[in-house]
Amino acid sequence: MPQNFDFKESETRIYNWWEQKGWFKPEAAPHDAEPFVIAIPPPNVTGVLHIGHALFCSLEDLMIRYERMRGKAALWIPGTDHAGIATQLQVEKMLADEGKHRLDIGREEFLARTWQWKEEKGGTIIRQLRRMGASCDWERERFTLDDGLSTAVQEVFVQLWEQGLIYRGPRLVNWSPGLQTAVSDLEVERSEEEGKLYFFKYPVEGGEFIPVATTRPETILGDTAVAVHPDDERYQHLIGKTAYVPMLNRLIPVIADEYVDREFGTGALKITPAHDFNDYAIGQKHHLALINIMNKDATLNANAGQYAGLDRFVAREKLWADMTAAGLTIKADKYTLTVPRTQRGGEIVEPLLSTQWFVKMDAIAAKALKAVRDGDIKIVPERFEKVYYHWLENIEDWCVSRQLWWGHRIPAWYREKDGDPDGEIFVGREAPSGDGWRAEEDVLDTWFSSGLWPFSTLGWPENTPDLQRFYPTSVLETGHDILFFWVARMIMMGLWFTDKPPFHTVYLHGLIRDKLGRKISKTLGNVIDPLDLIEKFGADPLRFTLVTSGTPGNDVNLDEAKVEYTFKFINKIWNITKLVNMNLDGDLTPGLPDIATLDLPSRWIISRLQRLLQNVQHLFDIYQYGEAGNQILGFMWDEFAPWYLEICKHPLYTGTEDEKNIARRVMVYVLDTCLRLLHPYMPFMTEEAWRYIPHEGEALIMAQWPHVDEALMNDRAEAQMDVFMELVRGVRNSRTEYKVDPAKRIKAIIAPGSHRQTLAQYSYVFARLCNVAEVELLADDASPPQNAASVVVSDVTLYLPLEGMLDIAAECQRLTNEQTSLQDRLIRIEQKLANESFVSKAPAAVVEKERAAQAEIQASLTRISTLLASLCQ
RNA sequence: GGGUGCAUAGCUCAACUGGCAGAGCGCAGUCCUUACAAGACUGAUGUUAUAGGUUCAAGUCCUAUUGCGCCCA
Repeated sequence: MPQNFDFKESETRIYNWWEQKGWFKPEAAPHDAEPFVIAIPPPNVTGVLHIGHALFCSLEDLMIRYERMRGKAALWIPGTDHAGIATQLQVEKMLADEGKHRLDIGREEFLARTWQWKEEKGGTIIRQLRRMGASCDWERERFTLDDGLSTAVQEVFVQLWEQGLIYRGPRLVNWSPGLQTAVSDLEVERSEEEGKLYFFKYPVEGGEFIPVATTRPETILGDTAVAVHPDDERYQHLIGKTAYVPMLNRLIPVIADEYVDREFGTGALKITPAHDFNDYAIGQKHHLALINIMNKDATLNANAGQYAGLDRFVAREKLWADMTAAGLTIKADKYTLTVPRTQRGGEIVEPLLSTQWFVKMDAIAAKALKAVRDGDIKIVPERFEKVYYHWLENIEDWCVSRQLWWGHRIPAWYREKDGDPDGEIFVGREAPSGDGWRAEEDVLDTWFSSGLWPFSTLGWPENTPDLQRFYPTSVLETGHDILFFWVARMIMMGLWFTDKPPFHTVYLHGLIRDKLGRKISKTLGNVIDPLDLIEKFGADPLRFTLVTSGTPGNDVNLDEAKVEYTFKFINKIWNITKLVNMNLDGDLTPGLPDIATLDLPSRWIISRLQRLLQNVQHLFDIYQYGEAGNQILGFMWDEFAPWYLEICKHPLYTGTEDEKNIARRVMVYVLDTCLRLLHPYMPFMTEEAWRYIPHEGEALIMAQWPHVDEALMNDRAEAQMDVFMELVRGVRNSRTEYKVDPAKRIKAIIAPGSHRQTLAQYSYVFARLCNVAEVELLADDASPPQNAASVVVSDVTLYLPLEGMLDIAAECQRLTNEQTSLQDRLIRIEQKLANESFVSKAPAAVVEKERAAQAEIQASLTRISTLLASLCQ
């Protein structure tokens, strides 16, 4: 067996083997196996693996491998997303480097270039997912612009249209002047920024002025009213009068509306229905005119009078200067305002009137709300259900059209009618017959196709065998940041078009941050590249660290030191495997030996393993994979390796053939079980290690997930081993304290109390674990050695005759300290037990535990006072 | 403004259905003991943010306060 696990050599080899064997396919399970299906959150097709992908990949592969080992037909559907805006931006940037603009080359050429770019870059992230060990069924890989998925998108759009749930019309939308497209509410991010609040005077008929404040002076040019609160005494006399728009002298009314906040600014509000969402609502209510002053590139149009042609921010400055010259300004204060910016690109979004396609959401959202309320879909962690409800209860219609080229073209056609070029609209699966039809240029929001992902990837709208067998999927695992963008929309679309929830559970993870809890960002320079970590430590440590560093829904602060630590853990397991492997001899009967034949350490480790299995199973049931992983690590590193395996060396090196066999079979059983438990976390190393121990079956990836056997739990064995372990620790402690050379083999004399038999039988433990050469058990009536250091555990006293080295004063101090601390504990326990409500109300097991502890402490205290009496008086 | 999460060792985090607060890193010391120095052993470090409450029992449940974060308006 190699000295170390060579992840560089092994990972590719093992991965290719798994894949060639067809084990990533659900068909590897029996035909009647229950399916377990995850649809991957499709990464951007031209993207590269970042640490967030590594997290979802680790978690989803863990779930898939776990369910596969439980005998399910596990299917992880991989794929990528065309990511309309992001990809188009990349290609536009590429063109810009050539000094071109997409309009120069035209739609067809641009799309050809984009497909070419996709073909070149598209494989990257998929290859990187393989490096993570992702056991996806690659033969079922999908891309949102594939023919089948495009058919699904078209079908959904047409059906929604036929159901009257899609409409087209001029609405105020979030417009991105740089991208030249509408974006949905969700794609707008708001940030608090330093700006100004401009105070100015609105002239009112009769020579009066009304003071107004705004953060966007250029919108004055589109004002169609000034509003005040109806009860505001300052302005009541102006209600109903006419005001003059500064510089344009357009006439607008002064109106009253309770929406106005009297405390904010001057208490008078300018209303620009065509450029502000709140003003739009007020405008609708008061039947105000809509005056659009802006072009699609954010320059002002003819409605802006002398400001036409200026950029919005240039116009702002110029208008303010002109107003100042005209004596219409009051002041400009520093002010923190909320600025809407696009999620992609970050430029300031303008509310702009434009004709777009919308989906009516009410009815669709209602079904999605009901599914979660009724428990048909469970969200982990549960608190996100509230967030989900709140969003769906207040949902707005969804603007689905984008003025992009890269995406699914809206299946609509227009024909001129009565002088209106869009007078006649046709929506259908095929182009309409007849002359004069013009196809819609717009494409659909990328999330429109992502929303169909769980069923479009399985062949919908065709009723394919895959759709029948694998839909609905099982768990949807993704980041909580796309709960609305993606998860809610999949639930809505899934329920609406298949009448089934697309999955029964939503598992949400958090964001990855750096070890100081800061957001990962290029400007901060704290980017963590998963590929660097894989190069350095391998995929397994990264996976294990990502899964065990966080809890569902919460952000993960990733510390490279923990990846390194996990790397060492893997080395530890490798060495454990080496030890087991080199102590094997010939064929080994698989499974556990007859329990009655087992020695105490074996009964103990098997019992401990059952408790681990019980905990891990419970934690898996509640999606607490992190804690489960940590417990497996703790068991192997703190119990199995330093105690059981060390103790085992005795029978292995000196025992009879029977004793050797028992040790071998138990070692193999425990290690085999641990490797199974760890496989979903660290598939490569566990698979490779498993080859070196006796096993049934071809590969660990297809091995069965272990089950707890409660009959193997053994409280008595655990209590007996505890005495040994405490004594060993005590001896080690004394050795360190008295600076006994670690190589020096010493003698121990034990007054064994009630543990005579086990101490006699397993006294070799002391030789192995604390270098005690000889153990002498005292007869009950024998007098104890004088001038010895001592260790008291329960009713056992262990003496270390350290002639010449013993510091009696120190030893007495130590004993006194221990006595004090035990007495303190005893008092607390006695108080508890004296409390009648504790004894009557606490569970019997808890009371029993306290009684047992009381007896132990009392026994120890008796021994300690004897020692103090003989040594220290 | 509404909602929601977090606060535990110097740092980063655990603690499942309430039952003696634990890891890693870092720190101090000893040891190359035939699986492992990528290791072993030993040690130091806590008013679990604050104030109340429920309970036999609270890091855990409830209320309020403070600080930080996120989502929505």
